[in-house]
Amino acid sequence: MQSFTEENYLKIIYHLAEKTNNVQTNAIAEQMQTKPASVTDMIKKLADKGFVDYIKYQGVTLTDKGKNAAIDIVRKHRLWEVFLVDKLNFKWDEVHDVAEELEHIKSTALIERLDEFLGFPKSDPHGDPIPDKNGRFAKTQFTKLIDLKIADQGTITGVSQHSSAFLKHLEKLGLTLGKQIEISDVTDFDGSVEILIAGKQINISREVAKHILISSNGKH
Amino acid sequence: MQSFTEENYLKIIYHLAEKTNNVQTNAIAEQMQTKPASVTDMIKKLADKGFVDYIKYQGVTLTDKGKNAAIDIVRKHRLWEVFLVDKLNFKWDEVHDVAEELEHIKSTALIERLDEFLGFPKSDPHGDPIPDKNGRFAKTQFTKLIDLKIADQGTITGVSQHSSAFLKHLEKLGLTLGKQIEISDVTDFDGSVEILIAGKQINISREVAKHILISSNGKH
DNA sequence: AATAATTTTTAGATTTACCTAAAAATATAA
DNA sequence: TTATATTTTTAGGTAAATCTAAAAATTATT
Repeated sequence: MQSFTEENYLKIIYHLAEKTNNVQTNAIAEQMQTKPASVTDMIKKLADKGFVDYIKYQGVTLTDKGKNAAIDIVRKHRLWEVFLVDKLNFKWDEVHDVAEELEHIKSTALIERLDEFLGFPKSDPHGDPIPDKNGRFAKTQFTKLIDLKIADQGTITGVSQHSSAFLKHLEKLGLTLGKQIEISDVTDFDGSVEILIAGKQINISREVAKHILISSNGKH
Repeated sequence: MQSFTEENYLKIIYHLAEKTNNVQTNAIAEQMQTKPASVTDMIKKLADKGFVDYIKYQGVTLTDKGKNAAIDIVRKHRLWEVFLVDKLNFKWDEVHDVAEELEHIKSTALIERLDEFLGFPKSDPHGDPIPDKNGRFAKTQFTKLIDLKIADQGTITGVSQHSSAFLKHLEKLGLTLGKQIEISDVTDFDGSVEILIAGKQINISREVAKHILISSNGKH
């Protein structure tokens, strides 16, 4: 059984590994809000326990054991987020920090019953897939809104940024999960995007458009 | 903000203080499953932080600050137990360990919304009162079943032992919260008690009878 | 390829919560 | 009231996760 801290390292390595297979010490340090020297220490420990493969100066990769452990934490995190939003009426921008604590509660029975209580949800309030109890989940391959062309249509199905500020902003613009959108224009000047949503025309910055995920349903 | 461990100490001191005002080092050590020397260390720390009053060799008492912190943890523990039983279909003998972890999640919003979601319950699955968000709760002064006399009647409203073994035993005997009972006999030989419950006659040991709490509704 | 910049690791400390063993204080019994 | 037993504290140490500062390895630049 891993400690609270070990679990956080595993989770962060897992997420970083979604981008680059070999995860660097500095990247982990930044995410963990700690110093590279501390990361090196922990990496050695995780390697000793068989959670990661580690070659000095070459970064780490998760072993199968490490990946499973990480997916288990991600599963818990996302299920708790669904609970907070669906049952306790939290907003999607309020759940992250609390779920960050809840994900470390160790009880298989608890998480399986919670899953059932929530109706075996497939995704969390931010559109991220929830692994089932065997760690399996659909690899969601969504398009970033920024990559769409004029006249493309689609449904908002996720976000790639979970900060409260970003999510509140989307909320205010009405850009929530499930909404239909269509690209009406792309501004040459700053790359901002004009979109049509619920009959209204709105303008969103490149930065925002980068972090909205769309499941495309073809062209107009 | 207190650490996980500090919270456990406060909770245990609080419970021990229900019996004797001055809580002894050894008693805390036993409950915390640790050594008296470690307790002395922690007591000093809690005293420094203003959670307890401490005189060397004289044990500790909680300050108001300490008491409030402890009640807050008890509130969380009991609300989570209600959640586990009412919403996730846990049995009353399965909830203690998980609630022991959940009680340390730090979020006032979470606990207030959970309270509301559960319908502001007044007591937990073992009959223990749940403090409200201001720390207030009814002082339940129940009679132990063992103290009842022949022909006394009452309702099972609590237990003073939360071990899984004990609770499972009660379950099997049908001795659950809300059940009406009447004392039909007390055995001279071993002090065991004959009771009438749901039309049936059953015999329970002194040890069991000591830990069942009854709200008495007068004599027959 | 040599130099500079960056990244990573090592070495040695710190903090928290725990430990053992021994000393000191308090409570109990002869 | 002295001796014995119990309780509590002190002293000194350990393991986990962190830190700073300096050294080593890798990567990028001229």
